[in-house]
Amino acid sequence: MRKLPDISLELCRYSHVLEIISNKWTALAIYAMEDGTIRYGEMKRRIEGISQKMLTQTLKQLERDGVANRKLIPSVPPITEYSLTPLGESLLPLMNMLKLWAVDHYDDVKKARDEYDVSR
Amino acid sequence: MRKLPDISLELCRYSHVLEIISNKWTALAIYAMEDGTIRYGEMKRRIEGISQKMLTQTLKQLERDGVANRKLIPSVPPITEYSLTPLGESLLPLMNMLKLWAVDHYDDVKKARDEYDVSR
DNA sequence: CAGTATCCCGTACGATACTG
DNA sequence: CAGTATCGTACGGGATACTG
Repeated sequence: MRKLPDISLELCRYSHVLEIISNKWTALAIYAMEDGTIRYGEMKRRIEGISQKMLTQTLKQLERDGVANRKLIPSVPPITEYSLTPLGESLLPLMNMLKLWAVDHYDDVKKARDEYDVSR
Repeated sequence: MRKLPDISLELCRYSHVLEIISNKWTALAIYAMEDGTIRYGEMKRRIEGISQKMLTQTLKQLERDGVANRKLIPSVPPITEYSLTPLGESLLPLMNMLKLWAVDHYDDVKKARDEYDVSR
């Protein structure tokens, strides 16, 4: 009897997290909200290299995913404040592990890549 | 004095991990090697929906990053065995946290998305 | 200030065919 | 069995200009 595939994108649920946090700027946006409420403009200033389009797009996705809160204060000029939801805060330990792994092991990755690349 | 950007892709090191594991099939390939050595063909059978091209490409990247070992046994027909390196194994706790978070919170994400989508 | 609206490009991914 | 090689496409992301 033939063995059926037992690893699928659906069942093995890594991708469900990765589709949330693996976009280029998402982790940085979450990081910017870690200490509490922050305005759009201040995020833009704090996140090096991000464009308005990408910041807006990233925040929209986070809002849609229930990770970030958007609070528009109608004034002229307008004020928009972003913060993490409880769901968003539940991501923080995960993000910290990602960072720790990178700090501990990324040099090994770089070394492995260099060795691999010269050997071809 | 103007505050400089204090969050950058370089310094905040999330992306260093994500660039390794955030490809579509990478996590599943790592998962397939979790229990030890596995042949190319068996991985192909176990990972639902993966093509030869994507499996080969994924494994090559993992080998280059120092995450997977490739052992070619020259016979006819050839046998190729893949396994995790120590560096690869150091990723497993991380992957498990990803999975746990997904199991615990992905329903909330789905709900948030549904609500967001109907409200526009 | 906090966004939209366009245009454009590289590349991740997929389908298919071929090979030592 | 374990790969290459080639072609095609969708989409993430960037540059730039405009707006309530």
